Amino acid sequence: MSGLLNGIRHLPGYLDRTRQEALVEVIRAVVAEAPLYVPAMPGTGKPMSVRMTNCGPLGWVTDKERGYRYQPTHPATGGPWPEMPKLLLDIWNDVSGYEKPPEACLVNFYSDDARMGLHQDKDEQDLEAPVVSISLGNSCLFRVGGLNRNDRTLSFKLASGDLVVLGGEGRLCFHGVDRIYPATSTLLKNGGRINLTLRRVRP
DNA sequence: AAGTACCA
DNA sequence: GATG
Repeated sequence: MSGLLNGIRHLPGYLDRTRQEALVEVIRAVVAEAPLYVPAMPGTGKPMSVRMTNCGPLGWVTDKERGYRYQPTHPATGGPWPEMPKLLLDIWNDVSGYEKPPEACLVNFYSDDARMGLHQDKDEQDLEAPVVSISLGNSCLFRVGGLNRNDRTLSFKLASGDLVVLGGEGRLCFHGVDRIYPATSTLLKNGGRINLTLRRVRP
């Protein structure tokens, strides 16, 4: 991956079909307990096009009033997030190179017309730990830049089963999802894409 | 601007 | 339509 900051790794085909299917079942259970909701931008309250939920002791949330943050409870149900599934801990242990376990798994569901603007993951106190991103379902066009919003960016496709690890110099790089390619995977019966991001929040 | 529109 |  020439042109990318050191520490950004793309692992195409990391998960075989069987493990992808197992992960989808795990996420179904998470969503049953912690329903997907529509996050809102800080200040404006403008809704994002993705729907979100979390599992693990902490979850990333955003709303009009309080903005981006991690909290231990679901904003709609008020209950704790579902437990971090063992399958996700195994993946973290395999690729993160980090001692402590992840505290948050943000679950982003993209319908075929959803997108995610360029942003940095910088709401974590622990910036030594990498961010591990897992793609399931339809392919997407992923865009990665540098440490400044106006740095040149590079785009490439992510397919179901791919992993991206943002670590080292790349930990705070800008990134986003420009489009979903409809009908490029049979994993999710109703289309769309699921992205899972594992993060260590506290040092 | 973790959003959207528009344009070359 | 893809790309930036």
